[in-house]
Amino acid sequence: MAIQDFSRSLPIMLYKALDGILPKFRCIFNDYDLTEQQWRILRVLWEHEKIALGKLAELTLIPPPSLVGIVDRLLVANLIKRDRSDYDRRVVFILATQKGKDLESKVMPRVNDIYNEIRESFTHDQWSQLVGSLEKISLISKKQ
Amino acid sequence: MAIQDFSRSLPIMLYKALDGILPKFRCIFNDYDLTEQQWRILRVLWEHEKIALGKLAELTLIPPPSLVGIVDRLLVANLIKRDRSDYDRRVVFILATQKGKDLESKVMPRVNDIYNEIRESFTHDQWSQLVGSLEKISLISKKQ
DNA sequence: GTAGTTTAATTAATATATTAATTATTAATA
DNA sequence: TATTAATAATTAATATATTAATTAAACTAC
Repeated sequence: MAIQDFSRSLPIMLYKALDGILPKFRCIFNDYDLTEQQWRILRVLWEHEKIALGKLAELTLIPPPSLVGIVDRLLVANLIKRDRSDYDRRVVFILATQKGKDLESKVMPRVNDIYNEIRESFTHDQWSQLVGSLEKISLISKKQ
Repeated sequence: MAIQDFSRSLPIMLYKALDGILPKFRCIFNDYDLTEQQWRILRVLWEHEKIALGKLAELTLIPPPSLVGIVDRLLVANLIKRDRSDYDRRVVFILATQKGKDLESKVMPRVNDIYNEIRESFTHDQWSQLVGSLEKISLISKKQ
């Protein structure tokens, strides 16, 4: 098959799509002194009272070595707590503090507005096509 | 609209899609001691004899402050050269060295194999739908 | 032609990603 | 039960991202 234009390669198109939407979210996070990764961690903690660091890495897509440092900084900001498991001393649970929980009602509505704005620019059919394709792509390195 | 599952949010799905395909490319780059970003720079230089750093940043999606350091390392590896413009002394052109050019015939075929493998798992219609949607998303922060 | 403005690249400071190695703990097995 | 293997988190080293500030050169208006 012919060599395609680099700007049409899937990785570049995916990166460009992220570049297209992340700025909109970042200016929200900025108002609460959160980085994008810090936001992702809180977002997951709002759905899980208590979660092991490994599982948190999986759900946020943040690699464990990075997560350790980010958790450290969230700890300093008093937004989360660490709690080592009693059943398995290797496991560290992460929890949101009250201050961390309080952010949800401030940040989520604004973020959902952006989500909806983006989604509404697609038809239902286009959207499920897109979701299906992205899911398929995300499984590529897993199979085989 | 109802609050969706975080794992179904567009940014996360895009990140996950990248996580699905990048490992396949990285193990190729690894064989030539290239990082993904270094690869992107060379990939563009194989199409442009001589390119200003700002334009290179645009085409590789690498932010200029990062690009400076990556270019430094490619310089040390003797894969590229810097050449300040005579017409506008602010502009720095980047060029591939012979060693940098020689990598093309080794890396590109293997990368194209992966591109094709991915693309062939979609129908022509699914693919153009996907490309269209990603392009639309990438323009979101530009408009208005 | 000079003051003010814009532009291209760079530096600085901090945050995160990547890969490999390490530590502490648990599980498995002989 | 002593040894080995596996697992969860962490550290270490290097590379890159992000944002703001800086430098040097070019442009603009007066």
